[in-house]
Order: sequence, then C-alpha cells, then structure tokens
Amino acid sequence: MYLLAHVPYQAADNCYNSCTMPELPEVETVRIGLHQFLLGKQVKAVSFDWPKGFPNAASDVQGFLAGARILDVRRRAKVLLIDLDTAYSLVIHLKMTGQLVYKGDHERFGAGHPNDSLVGTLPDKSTRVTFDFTDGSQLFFNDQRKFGWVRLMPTVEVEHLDFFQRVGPEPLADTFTPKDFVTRIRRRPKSGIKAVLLDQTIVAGVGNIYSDESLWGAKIHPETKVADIADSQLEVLFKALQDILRLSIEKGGSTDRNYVNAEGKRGSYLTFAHVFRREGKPCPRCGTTILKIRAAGRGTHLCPNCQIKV
DNA sequence: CACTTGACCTGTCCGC
DNA sequence: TGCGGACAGGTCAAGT
Repeated sequence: MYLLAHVPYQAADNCYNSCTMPELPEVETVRIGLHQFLLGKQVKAVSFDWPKGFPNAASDVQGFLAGARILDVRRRAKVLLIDLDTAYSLVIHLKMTGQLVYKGDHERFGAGHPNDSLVGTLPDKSTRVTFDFTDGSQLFFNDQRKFGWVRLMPTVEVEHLDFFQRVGPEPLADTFTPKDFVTRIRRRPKSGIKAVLLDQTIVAGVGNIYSDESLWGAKIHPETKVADIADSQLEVLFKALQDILRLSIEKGGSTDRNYVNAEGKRGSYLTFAHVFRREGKPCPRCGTTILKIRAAGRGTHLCPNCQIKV
C-alpha cells in the first residue's frame, strides 16, 4: 500500500500532472507528509539521469546521500530541505509541476488508501529522481515540465544560496508583524500590488492562487499601484493573506477519505477558493460575475465589483 | 535602479 | 481527427 506525500494536490485521475503546482501551503503539506514518512529512513540508492535538474556528481551522491539517514525535513519559502546525517542536505524546489511522492509503509497506514492506484503507477515518464530506502520504501521526484530542481549540498551552505539570501520573511512567522508587511510592500511603490505579492524577496511563499485570494479578501484590485493603497488596507491584506494561508495548510492536512469522498475527488484546496479559477461564476460576497484578466504576467481572477481599480 | 517581459519545459485544452 | 496557439499554483535573466 502506498501514500502520497502531498495528497491534496492529486485531484481527478486525469488531473495527475496539472493540479499539483505548489505555493507555501502546498509545500508545507508536502513537508509535513515527508517529515512523517521519512524521518530516520536510510537511503540505500538513488537513481537519476537529469543533469540540469539534479546536477550533483555521482561521486557526491555516492559519498553523502547513499547510506545516509534522514534527520529532518524543513521548508523555507517554497523550498524543501531534507537534512541528512552526513551534514549534507537535499534542497528541492518543485516549481510548477514538481511532486514528491512516497511509496511504502504497509504496516503503518493499512490498505485501501485512495491514492493506491496513482502511486502504484510510479515511476513513470515524469520521474526524474528515485530514492530507494533500506526498508524497501521509495521516494519519487516527478516533474512534468522540468522546471523543478534538486541539489545536494552541505547543510551549513544552504542558507548561503542566492535565493535564501534574497528571499523575504515567512508570512506566518510570529515575528513578522503587520507593520513589517506594510514596510516591505512599500519597497515597490510603483508596481501593481499583485506583482509585489508574487515577488519572493518581499514576502516568501505567495504565488498566483493566494495573491488572487488574499486580494479578493481585502477588496483590492490586483493592478492597483502600491502607492495608491493605504496602510490600513495593506494591513487588511496581510490579515487576509495569513488567514487564507492558514486555512489552506489546514485543508492540506485533510488527507483522509472523508474529505476525498465528499468532494468526489482526491481533495483540492480549490474547493474553498473564492475567485481562483472561478471566472464566470458569482462572487461569493456580492454575486457579481468573477473576471479573469492578465496581471503581473499571470492569469488573475477578481470580482470587478468588490475590487475596484483605482 | 525599478520594474516588466521572455525563457525555461511538457502537456492539455479549445477553436478552427 | 488534426493542427496552432494559449495557457499553466515559479523563478531568473534580459530587456525597457
């Protein structure tokens, strides 16, 4: 019997590859799953043939990954970190279509999990890396579009990666205050607010879904220039963003059958989205038809009545 | 420098 | 049924 490490993003069978792109809540859900499944496991072998996405030399993999035990699974922004007892870490970015799928643990999880059929087909043509553990379980890195990547590097060097040097604060960190949020957003006064939310150097982890959802929550048009938004409105936006991220993480944890069955598919945070991918449907707040436009180079969803462009 | 756009990939969907 | 083009839950390099 098998389990996905990120069950909520496996929607319908025919949606296997197109419904898995992660933002902060999705990556956090993957992290929680991997943390549960992988801690203490010992890597037996790694197979990969994907120099661009996993550029480490075979000798590094042999020396610091094969035989290593997994100490911890962490997340920063949308990046996953798997710490090994060799003082090396796997650094993984799923980008748009990356997946980490775990297969194993018959005793712990029992039979009949709804993801049996899916995981049973792995590895497949999108499998870029396969990790074999000494207990016979496996972890697959699948990535249809090959935007994602895996790196093996010394744990102490991870924080020195360019991305981690530049990335903004975690939006749900206790130490990150509404005032901090406003200050950082104001670093891009002439940009549209959606572009700023998507900028990982301002705030970490926000992507296309949660920018649209939080802007709807705060009743701000995605193309509004930051300079035209009052501090009080930015604070409302911060609250809306935190609420939607927390809600989504909570839903991501809803991997049980009931949730799956109730939706008729394998769970999706989209079932509670207010505007995302709901163009043509009524706004849950006012009933106006939801619009889809192009903003910050991305498909963008909004209520043209609630979210007036300044 | 601030800010926006194109490129990276593969697959799917939609209109002709 | 086939084909072209748009588009996709991200990020960085190159452009204005």
